[in-house]
Amino acid sequence: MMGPTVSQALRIGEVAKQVGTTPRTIRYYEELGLLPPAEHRASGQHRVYGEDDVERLREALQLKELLGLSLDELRELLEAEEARAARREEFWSEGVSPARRREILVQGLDHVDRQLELVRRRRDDIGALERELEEHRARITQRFDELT
Amino acid sequence: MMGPTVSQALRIGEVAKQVGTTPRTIRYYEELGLLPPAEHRASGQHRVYGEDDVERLREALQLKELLGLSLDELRELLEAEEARAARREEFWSEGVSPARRREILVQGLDHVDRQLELVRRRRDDIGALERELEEHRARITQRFDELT
DNA sequence: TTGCTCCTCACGTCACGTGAGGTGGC
DNA sequence: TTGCTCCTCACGTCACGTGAGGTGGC
Repeated sequence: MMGPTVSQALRIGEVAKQVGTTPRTIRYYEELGLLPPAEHRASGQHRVYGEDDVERLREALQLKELLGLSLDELRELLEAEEARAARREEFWSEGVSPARRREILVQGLDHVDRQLELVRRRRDDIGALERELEEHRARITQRFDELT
Repeated sequence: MMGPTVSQALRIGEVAKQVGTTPRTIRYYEELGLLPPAEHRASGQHRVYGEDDVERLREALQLKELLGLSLDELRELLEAEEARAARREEFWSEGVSPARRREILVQGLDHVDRQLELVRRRRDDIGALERELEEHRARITQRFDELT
């Protein structure tokens, strides 16, 4: 008998493959306190993860990769994500005043806006580089036409 | 008396500041053979650079930063740049047949197209991340409206 | 002459990679 | 039982950072 679809139990190698990294990196992040230690586990036992862990790790690694963050910067970002998760939970729990709900949403907006600013700055830098290369390409094709 | 504006002589600290890095990094790249050793210099003497060195280094560091290249990958890219510079020189020298000129241009196109592909892949990755964040933002503002 | 930047070792650090030797679950 | 992946040290590596002690040019 299977219960309702519960978060699939995954081992570290499978998690690493799914998010595009190595077991060593995941253990290292846990050691630094970047990731919560995989629960229910005595030393020497296998680490067990769920689909939600995979999603969180995937997002974190993508931000690190694309924004070129250090692990210290990544830590800040992950802590902000933690706070966000806590706010989400409070938002959906019962007996929360509309005023508090609004406050939570505003904080969520602040958070996503900060991330958007970082991402857009990168996008602009990449865009500038792309335009440079395109101009360079245009000069070459123009010279080609002049030659004909 | 000053001659015609000749490439300004710069020391390593000034170069580092202009390209946004440190003297240590420049020395390290030279040690690895990534950069040609600053010329006319006995051991213990100050390194001297020109504006063209600054430009080449700036481009290289930008590519490394924005594409997340390792120094080995950066080396390949710099070698391709070297080859490009050699082709440019041949292109503009006298007594080169139009057929050879065409060939040179085609190789230049290949080179810039390869770089463009790398840059566009990054741009797409960043773009996907940006859209994700924008959708997230939209969900928050929508919830805000529902609350009112 | 006094600062300032430069020089060359050389050890430290960050973010993992890579075995070495051993244990655990389909 | 046999593979496979997992575990924990622990040393290695890549890309520099950071003094230590000394020399060189406005």
